[in-house]
Amino acid sequence: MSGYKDTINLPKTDFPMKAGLAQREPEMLAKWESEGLYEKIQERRKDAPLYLLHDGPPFANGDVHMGTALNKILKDFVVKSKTMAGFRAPFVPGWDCHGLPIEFRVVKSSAGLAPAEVRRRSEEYARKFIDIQRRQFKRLGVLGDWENPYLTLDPAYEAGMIRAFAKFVEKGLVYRKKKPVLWSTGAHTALAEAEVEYTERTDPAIHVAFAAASGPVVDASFVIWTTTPWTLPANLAIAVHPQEKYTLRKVTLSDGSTRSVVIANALWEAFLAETKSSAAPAEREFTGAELAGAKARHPFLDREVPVISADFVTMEKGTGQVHIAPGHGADDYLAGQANGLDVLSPVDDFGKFTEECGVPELVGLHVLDQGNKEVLRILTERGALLGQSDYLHEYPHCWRSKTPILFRAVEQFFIRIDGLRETALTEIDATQWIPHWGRNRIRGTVESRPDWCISRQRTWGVPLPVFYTESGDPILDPAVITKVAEVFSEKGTNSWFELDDAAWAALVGLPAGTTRRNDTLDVWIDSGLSHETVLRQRPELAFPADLYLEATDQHRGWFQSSLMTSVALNEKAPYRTVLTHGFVMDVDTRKKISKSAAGGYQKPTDADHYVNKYGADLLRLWVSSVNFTDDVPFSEEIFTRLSDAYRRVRNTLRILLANLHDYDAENPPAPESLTFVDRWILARLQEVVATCLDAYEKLEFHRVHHTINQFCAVDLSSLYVDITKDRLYCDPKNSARRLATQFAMHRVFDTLVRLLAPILAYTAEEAWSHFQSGSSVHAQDFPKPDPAFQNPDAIASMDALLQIRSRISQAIEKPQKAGEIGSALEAKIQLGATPDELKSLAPVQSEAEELFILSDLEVSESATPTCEVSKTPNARCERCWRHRPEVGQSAGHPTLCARCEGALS
RNA sequence: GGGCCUGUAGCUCAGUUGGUUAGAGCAUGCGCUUGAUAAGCGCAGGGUCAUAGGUUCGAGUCCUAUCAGGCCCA
Repeated sequence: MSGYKDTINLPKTDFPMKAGLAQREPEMLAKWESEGLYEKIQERRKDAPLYLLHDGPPFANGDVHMGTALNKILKDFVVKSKTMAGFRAPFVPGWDCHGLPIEFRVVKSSAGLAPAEVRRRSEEYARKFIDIQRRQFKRLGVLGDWENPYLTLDPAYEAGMIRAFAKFVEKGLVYRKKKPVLWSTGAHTALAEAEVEYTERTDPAIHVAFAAASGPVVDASFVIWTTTPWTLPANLAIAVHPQEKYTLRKVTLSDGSTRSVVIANALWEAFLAETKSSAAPAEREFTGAELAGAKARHPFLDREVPVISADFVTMEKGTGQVHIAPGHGADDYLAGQANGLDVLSPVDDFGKFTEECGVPELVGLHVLDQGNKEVLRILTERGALLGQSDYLHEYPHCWRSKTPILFRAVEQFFIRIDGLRETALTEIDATQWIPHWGRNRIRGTVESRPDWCISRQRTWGVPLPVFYTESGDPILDPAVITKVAEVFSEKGTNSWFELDDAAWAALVGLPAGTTRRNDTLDVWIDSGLSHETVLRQRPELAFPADLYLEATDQHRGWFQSSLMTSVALNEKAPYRTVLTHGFVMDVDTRKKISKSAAGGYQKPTDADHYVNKYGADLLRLWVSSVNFTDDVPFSEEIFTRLSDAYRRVRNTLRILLANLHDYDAENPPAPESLTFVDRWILARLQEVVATCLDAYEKLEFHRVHHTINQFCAVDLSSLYVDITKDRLYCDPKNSARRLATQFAMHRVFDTLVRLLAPILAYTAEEAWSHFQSGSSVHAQDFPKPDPAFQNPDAIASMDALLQIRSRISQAIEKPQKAGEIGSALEAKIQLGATPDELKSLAPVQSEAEELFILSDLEVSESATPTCEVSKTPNARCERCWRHRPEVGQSAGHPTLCARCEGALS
């Protein structure tokens, strides 16, 4: 059209509008790796004060899913922002390698393996997923010492655990005791909940009378209901609910006999129906609390058992009186502990009664088979069986041998918590919890937690380093345990399974005849000791850590196991601050996104899926956008929205960069040449810097996100960049106004990219490479608020001016919609400004037209705010498109305004 | 059932010690621009602040209950 287009200074940049993150990010990642960015940064900060985030080890199983991604990205925000804030912030990632899920997978794929082979394959499996997860974490842009992570299967780590265990023993914290576990009689092993499958099974459901021996009930029987008759030899109590009511009535049983029994009021009807009996009116009523303390006679053993109260007794089934066998049930066990009962478990590894059951006829019978039948026979013989029926229910079975599970007490090792609790609580109070209610939450768990059961009858774990004398007593000797640690650090823990008892006895200097068992340590001991085995061992790290950062479920998990072991070893918490985040929730279903198909969750949950679709920076943007202390919302719509937000930020960076293509940062303009909008945007920038630095410091990343988003969308894109287009494009190339604006944009870009770097790790780096090639933005420092540019007056004035601008925009709508004018540049604006508004306009008098992006503005004083719009009579300057009165007056350039004509020379 | 939390426009978030018509960005609709163009600008609509009570002159903001959701226990 015109020849003047070539005379304006249009923006120019190679920074592409389209991100293409899925392609570009891996290229940048490769560059970071080949240049050794992490090592470079650590070297550069080697004398800086330390800020230590200690990585909680994820389980080395499966792909990185959105929840794991959330956690690691948050950690990377911390590490990158602390680094840029001037700290040395090393990040040593870790993996939790032992444990059931892996062993489960290995054993499932081929049964009947020897322990050493299970362990070899488990390690292989763990290492495979460490590699997979490492690649996926790196792809998320997480920077760290990925080539030297800590692994709980590392012999040095394992040896460190054993040494710590020796200290626990030395301090008298370890003891052995019987406790019920899920026992597979088919596989002769304890199982974990995850190895149990529930299938239907029919059992005899029976009502059993226990004759009252002492207490408020006289000449009558308590009645219990159970579907496991075989547990009756182990019965040590009857539990009632303290608040429920019970009545004593005389009943006539189906065989015509009569007797007096106690049943909970709520269950009388059910009892009569199930035993096909009838009852006389109530003789007496008791509360459960009144019954507690009474004694009853065991139906076939020479034993008096107490009536105890327990809150878990329900009125849904049975009689309101629960048969308690502490060796055969979790509730029973706890009730037994609370009431000082023994743990009786007269059943062997194969599920057969032992002599301990006290009934010679039962010994050697399989409990679920002949055992049940024989118990029923004895009960009938003693007249204690009031009713019997077949009961179909879901019953736990061993996933491997398909046999029904027994609850059976076996010897377990425990850590005494009472020795640690008080210090642990003091240390909880000394720790900063974010959000603050985390303190209450962990206090609650520590206050109420029972002793820590640390032994597992599993193969894939660190061996419990305990030997047994010939007579079967455990040898808890720190010196011996320390010798085990030495062997482990040399030969690895497989040696525990590969060498025989005699060889081990010789190795640690114990007499021949000493034996071992194949117990392993609870995996929470593994990860819970990382402060000892990692923080205290690696030279670049230190104890305690500044920060632990995990999901809220870790209040009972890693935060607590770490606290307890550290209190035991150091009498001190291993962290100064603990930050927790919520879980990833599907916005559409309001449900936790779950990896397991069992939850019925259909959408992809692997982070890789979204990384490939949207780019890692979008995931990072997502993490930064939410208040992670609550549950974190997630949906495709959120990602669509974020893509828009991303494009806005990217395009803002792009236009700044493009407008700086001919700017020489070495020769900045004099400060006096800054115009009002320049001073305003730089003042706003200082506010943004202050807010973002504060937010980073407080680990409130979503405040950074929303602040920058707002700044880009409103202050920059819709205001500053729009307003200054005219001067940048049309003013003479080296005019003071143009240079002043470039100076401001240079400052803004430099600052903005640094502030964004911890969040948009890739995009910030890409933008930076177009700004200052040869360096990484991640090796830079954060900007500091510059007092020279703080300017509350400019910000207040701008706020007032934006009100006027809004009035003008509204006024223009009408003639625009009517087709009377097109662009706002075609309008003539007659603004009636109040005296206050005139004051706001005063400092920008000559800039007002530019500020409002108008061609023709007339301001007059008015009592009320007004705004008249008409079509301007001025002709349009062909170069700058503004309508100016002087267009047409020049002989040389009749289609230009004065400014543009001047710009040409 | 218990402990600890959460519930503000379609989405993500603000709402300071309770105080005027509850804000922002994005999305939506309409218009402008075509010199940030698979971009940019303007205007508009949209919330009985989960629900029900209560305290108060006044509550999104304090209290109680209910509902929904989460984590950890049982």
